[in-house]
Amino acid sequence: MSDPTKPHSLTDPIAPRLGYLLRRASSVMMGGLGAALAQTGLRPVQATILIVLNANPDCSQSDIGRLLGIKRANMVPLIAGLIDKGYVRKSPMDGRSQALSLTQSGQAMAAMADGVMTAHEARFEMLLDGFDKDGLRAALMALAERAVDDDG
Amino acid sequence: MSDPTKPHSLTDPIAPRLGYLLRRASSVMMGGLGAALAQTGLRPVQATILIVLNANPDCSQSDIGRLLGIKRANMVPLIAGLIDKGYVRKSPMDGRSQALSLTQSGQAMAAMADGVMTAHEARFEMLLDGFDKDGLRAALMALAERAVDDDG
DNA sequence: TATTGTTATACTCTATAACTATA
DNA sequence: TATAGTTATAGAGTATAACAATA
Repeated sequence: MSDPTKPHSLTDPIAPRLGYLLRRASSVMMGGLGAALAQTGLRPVQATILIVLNANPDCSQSDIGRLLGIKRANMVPLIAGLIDKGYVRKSPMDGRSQALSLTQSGQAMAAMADGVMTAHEARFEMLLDGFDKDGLRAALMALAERAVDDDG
Repeated sequence: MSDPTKPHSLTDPIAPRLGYLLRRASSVMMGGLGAALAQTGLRPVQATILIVLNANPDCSQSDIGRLLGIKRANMVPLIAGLIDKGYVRKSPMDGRSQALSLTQSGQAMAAMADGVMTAHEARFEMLLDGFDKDGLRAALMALAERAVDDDG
């Protein structure tokens, strides 16, 4: 506004839109998760990869990419970073694929990351006290399942 | 997995988490919005700025930044891009602030962008048929309102 | 032919620091 | 001192194209 006494009072024509609310809520959530994970030295994607790897021993990085919607090309530096930290190792599978597994410290970090993410999830659900959390979950799944991933 | 006959069948330990669902739903939504806006040559942020500007004549780019959670420094190229396209113009306000306004073609584009975003919103709500849309909206607002913006 | 892993590259978004000019 | 606008820069995230080796 041009009134210098009320510089923050814009009319907000997009606040009620579902898409905008969704984007903002996701952004806030990711910010909080990133802060919660700061103690581990991991970013949300890396923590997620460790957790997925812990649940799926000896899968390939392409498998993880497909599951998480990350392109093959972008998996390379992510996995390399986790190997650099000593959390993940590769072992040849069939000549073109390599099985990924967690090292001992990688298993510890996966457990730590899982704990942090679970705690964050719980803190997040507390903010939803009084709301239909299962309904929210179902609605978000309905929305997300319209996604089409090709490369992975 | 190591079984080559079922390369896509990873156990997914994060799918049920609210944070993950939120991020995925937001990502799918933004992807769809970006595709819907492609015909206008605008990205979601630019379209949003035009709509905000249409509802708030003569506000400053700092005002818009605060409303949308965009830092001052990042507003510069966004506004410059909209001026380059001939949709926005600046007029001096008080020597350090500049009032932004829509040009004639900017008003047309704002209307177009609003139409596309409203249609996208409607298509989006169709996917939620059978769900409590108002409940979803309220829950997302409750989540997003825990945000703290400083710079803007 | 299709897939795995890789390199190189580019664009968007976001973030900080520092500067000028003005209130 | 605080704010508006700007510049430069850096880090993430995401995208494509192309390649070698393998299935």
